[in-house]
Amino acid sequence: MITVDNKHFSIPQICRSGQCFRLDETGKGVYEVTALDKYLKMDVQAERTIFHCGEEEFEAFWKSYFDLETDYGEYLSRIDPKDEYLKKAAEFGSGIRILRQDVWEMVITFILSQQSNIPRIKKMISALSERYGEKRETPEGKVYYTFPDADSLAGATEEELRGMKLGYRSRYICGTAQMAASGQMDLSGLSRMEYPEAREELMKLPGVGGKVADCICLFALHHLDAFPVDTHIKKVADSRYGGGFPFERYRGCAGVMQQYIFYYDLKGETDG
DNA sequence: GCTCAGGTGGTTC
DNA sequence: GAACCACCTGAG
Repeated sequence: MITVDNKHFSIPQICRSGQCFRLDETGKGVYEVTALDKYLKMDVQAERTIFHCGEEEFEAFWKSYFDLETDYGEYLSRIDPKDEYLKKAAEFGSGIRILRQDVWEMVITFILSQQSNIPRIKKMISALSERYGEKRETPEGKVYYTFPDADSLAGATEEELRGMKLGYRSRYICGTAQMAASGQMDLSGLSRMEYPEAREELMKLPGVGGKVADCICLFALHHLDAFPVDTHIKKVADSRYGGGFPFERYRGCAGVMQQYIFYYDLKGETDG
């Protein structure tokens, strides 16, 4: 077991912030996450979070996955003190971190996310994993499924995916899986590219436009200059920033600010 | 019935 | 370039 301080680290906030769809509260203060073929159970307490894994696995995987080596106080201190809205949003979501997730998972996840909502996205990913992923068991004997790799998804037909209620996104998933499985798209090569080049490359995939490419750049490649503009961000930009959020001011951490705003617009003042 | 949900791709001007 | 519009599905 590993203990992590909750300073600028809130699993419940990360869970609700919509960057990871395989993290769930499965009991009171108990959260479970699967990433690639890995599984982790956590107990969230007031001051700290207990990770149910060994030190080796924590150091080798989860520490980086949750971006625990980064001081988010630095990002918070860069917020314009005159920007009351961003200050409020950042305070509300100050436990959010930008996860370092797998590129392939994020490609599929954010293709599915379009014109959808968090519960439905989770449902689609669970369905895909159960059908095309591998069955595994947790140390406590609970069954979970790994995220399907490109080869497995490339074997699926559009009709199969439509049968799983993916709708028009089925065609995108098939096309993207085939490009990745055939080697026509080299996903591992993306990590060596700068943000603009990676974004452009990702947009060659069917179903990946600018917004989805930015989500992949932010949540997998950890390009903090990526600033995904979706319906929430656009709404806030129009109503609070006269049409455009000053993301140039936040070079190197714009994506962090995007998450604060997104989360505040999604969850603030409603079920917070 | 209608609108909307973390959009994309195609058509048209 | 910018402004439409079709596209699956499920919830309010």
